[in-house]
Parts: sequence; C-alpha cells; structure tokens
Amino acid sequence: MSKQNTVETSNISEHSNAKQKTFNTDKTLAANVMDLLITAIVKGDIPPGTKISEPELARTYGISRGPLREAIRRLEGLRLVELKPHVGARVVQLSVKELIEIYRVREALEGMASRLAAEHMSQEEIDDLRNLLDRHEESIAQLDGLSYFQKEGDLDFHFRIVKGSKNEKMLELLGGDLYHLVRMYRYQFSVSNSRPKRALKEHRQIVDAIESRDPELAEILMRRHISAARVNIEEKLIE
Amino acid sequence: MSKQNTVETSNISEHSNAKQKTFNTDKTLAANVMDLLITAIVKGDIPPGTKISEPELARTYGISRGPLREAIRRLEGLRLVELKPHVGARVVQLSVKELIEIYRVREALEGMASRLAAEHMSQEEIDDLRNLLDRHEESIAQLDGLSYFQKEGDLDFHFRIVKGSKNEKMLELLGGDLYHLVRMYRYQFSVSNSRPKRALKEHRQIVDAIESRDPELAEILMRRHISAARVNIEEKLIE
DNA sequence: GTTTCTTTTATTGTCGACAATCTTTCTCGC
DNA sequence: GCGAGAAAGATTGTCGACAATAAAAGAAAC
Repeated sequence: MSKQNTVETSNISEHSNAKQKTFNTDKTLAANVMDLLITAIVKGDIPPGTKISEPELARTYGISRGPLREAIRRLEGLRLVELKPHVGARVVQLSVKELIEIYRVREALEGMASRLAAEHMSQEEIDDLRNLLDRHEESIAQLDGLSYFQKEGDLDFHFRIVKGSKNEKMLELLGGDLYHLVRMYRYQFSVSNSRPKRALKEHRQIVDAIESRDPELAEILMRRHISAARVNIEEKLIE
Repeated sequence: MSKQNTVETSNISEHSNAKQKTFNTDKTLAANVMDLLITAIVKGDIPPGTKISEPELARTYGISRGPLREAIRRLEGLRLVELKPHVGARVVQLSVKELIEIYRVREALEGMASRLAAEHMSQEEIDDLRNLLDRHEESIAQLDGLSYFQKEGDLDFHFRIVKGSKNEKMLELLGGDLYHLVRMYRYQFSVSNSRPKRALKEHRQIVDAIESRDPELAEILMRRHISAARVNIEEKLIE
C-alpha cells in the first residue's frame, strides 16, 4: 500500500563497489537509482555535505542524466539532499540540533500512533510484537546488548506501532520522510542505545498498555520513552 | 530558510487560462511549473483523480517534458499526485478517511508545536498573534463570520504557532507536505468552519497559555481545538 | 604580491528524438 | 453476438546534444 520508497527498501542489493548494472527491470531506472542513492547516503558511502555531480553519478551508475535528475528531485523530497538552482545537489549535513528536533516530532507523532495502536491494533499484531521483544531480549543477553538491537531492531518495534495505528498518513510521514533521516543519524553519529535493557523494559510497558486497550497510557509511555532517548542524546552530544 | 515550495507560494500568478509564458526567470523552469501545478491542483482547476498527461501539460505550459517530469516527481513527494510506473501520474483522490487521519496527525504535531511555542515564542510574535486574532474578530463580525476566516485566516494562526515552536523539522512537515493537502481539502469539501466564534475563542485561549509560558496547557488546548474540528468534520461528512 | 576583471572550463537546465511499455482498437474464431 | 488474441496507437521512460548559468583559471593593473 505504501510507496516503494519507504520501509521495504532493505532488500536492495548493497551499494556495491560502483558500476553495478543489474537493475530491477520492472521498476523504473530512476526508482532503482533512487534506492541505490538512499542507501548510499544513509550508510555514509556518500558523506554528508558532498556535492553531487550529475555527470559523475550518471557515469557511476551507467545511466543518463535524465532519470538521475528525477531521482535527485525525489531525494530532495525526502530531505536527504538539498538543492540549489543552477548550482546542484548536496547531501544534507546533519546537526545535533536537527536530530533533537526530529525526536520532538517523533515524540508527538509516535505518541499519537501509540494511542491509536491501543485502539486499533489486532491481537495477532500484538502477539507478534511480543515475539519481537522476546527476540530482542535474547539478542541483548547474547551480545551483552549492543549490536543488533540498537541498529534496526529498535526501529522495527517503533514501526510496528506506527503500522498498528492504522493511520496511513502517519505511516507516510514517519516511514517516508523521517525514517531514512533517523537511520542516517544512527550511522552517522552511531547513536548507540546505551540503555538497551531499560529501553526493552519500556517497550514491554508500551505493549502492555496497548494490549490493555489503554490509549491514554500507551501515548504517555511512548512519549516518555522517546523523550528519554532525546535527553540521553542531548547529554551525550552536547558538551 | 524553508524551501520555495512551502508556504510562500501564494504570491504566484494565478493558474490563469493556460498558456502563460511569463515565468520567473531566476527560478528554474521545473520549479515554476511545479508552483503552477500546485495551485492548479489545490484549487481544483485540475480535479482530483485526473490523469496527468505529460505531452498535454507540456504543450499547455509551453515547456519540454523533461522539467515537467521533474516537477511531477516533486509533486509526488508532496502527495499531491500518485505515480504508477509506466502508467503515469494521477491527481490524488481525497477521502474523508484521509482527511480525518490528517487531523490526527495535526493534533499530535501542532499540539507539540504549541507546547514548544510556549517555551520559545518571543513576546513580539505573541503580540502579532493577538493582532491577527483581533483582525479575525472584525472579519467575523463584519461578514457574520464565514468567508475570510475559515479559508486562509485559520491556517495563518496555526502556522504562526508552528513557526513559534522554532522547530524547523516541524515546519517542514506541516508547512511542506501537509499544508497543501489541508488547503486542497478546504477547497474540495469546502470544509466550512461552522463555528468561527467558538474557534476564535479557543485560539485566544491558546495564545493566553503561550503567553503565560504554560507549555502543558498550550498543548492540551491545541489538541482539544484540533480534535474538536475533527469531530465536527466527522459528524458532518460521515452519514 | 595582491586584487580585479576577463576568459575559459565545467556543470546544470532544457530540448527533441528514439525505445519500451501500456492502452485501445480491430480482427478472428466460436 | 461475444470473447480472446493481435495489431495499432498513444504514453511513459531513456538518451544524447545544445544552451544558460556558475565556478575556476588566467591576465592585466596597481
């Protein structure tokens, strides 16, 4: 239901060492290149602040400038690049200030999503969510809680809540525009979830509230959870 | 600070009876056409559900298909058109369900914006806001409260709050993606603010809370305000 | 040696043409 | 007459070339 440029982007062949010509043929060239560019930017292969040269990238991906330009225009919509007329595109430069702003947005949006999830999430989805948290717990125990959990696992949890809200618009916003930025920040600053056990506990509390069909509480807990993460970041990154 | 494709789009020459060739020369062609298309879609000159024919539009605006395609790709980012590969673009079809979803999002986001505004808005901005509300009151008294107020005036108020939050990301989301959609809905369903006096009163309460530097209250009041508007719409549009 | 202006170079913006895909229309068979 | 398949038409996707603008390099004046 959602667009191709949202969450399900992870099945993309890695931004391998350039010159890869095996594109998904039933998608358009521009779409393929866009996906490639997204992962390249998010993972830092194209570092923040880099000027994007159209001729160079066109050569790199083996396509013409037309589709490339269309892809870049879409990346601008995702706020992954900034575009100046007659000058060109530049990969966004991330700032701590902006990161904190994003957490404020997430606090508001995901708080609401959590509230709606308490009303609309199916029991099956809730069960799946619990399973996910169980896997997280194992992962934490095994690795002494660092690697897997903080990278994509955490986002998984949050995403399921958003989906559980059954609010398409919210999914568009959080999954479309903000999702890639959040991931980019994680790679960039390696925003380690320095409190995985604590976070896991909070996650469980949220699920409990949802299963109890307590929207009020679900929202409050989610907001606290994200707010705590924000404060954590503020303390770490602001000297 | 924000992009050209956000709020300050109103100074655009109307989507006049086609074939207008006087473009803003220091902007790019694609950008100009995009602005034209935005107003055309928002105001309903290109009705919802319409298939967008590239050759036709290119002829209409007197440009080539290249820039036009770039403009369309950006419109997709704004969710004003939907794009299917090898088929084409189609103006979004608005649904009551989606409208209500948007109000949920606004409730969350603008609630937070209001909270932040209570913390960061300058006294001068607050004074300006009060002046705006005074003008609204006059407008309501004069016209028995219908015409001006519900159209753009109301959005004005909400926008100033968002700006007052001093949160760029929030401004991007509400001003970029959602703003045009909200406007489109107003034109489409002529979502009359059937309770202008009540709304004005609520606006004043919100400003009061902001001036008292009471973030908690400011958020609650804004959420109630938007929630009430949502309920109002639900009662009207859902039989 | 530094600054300013000019010239050169490179990049972005725009265009028209061709290829690939989808849609519509027509034809053939039942 | 109706449905399935094939051909025709139109539209989207892609490309390479040219024009306009900005950035870089070089020359002239002080």
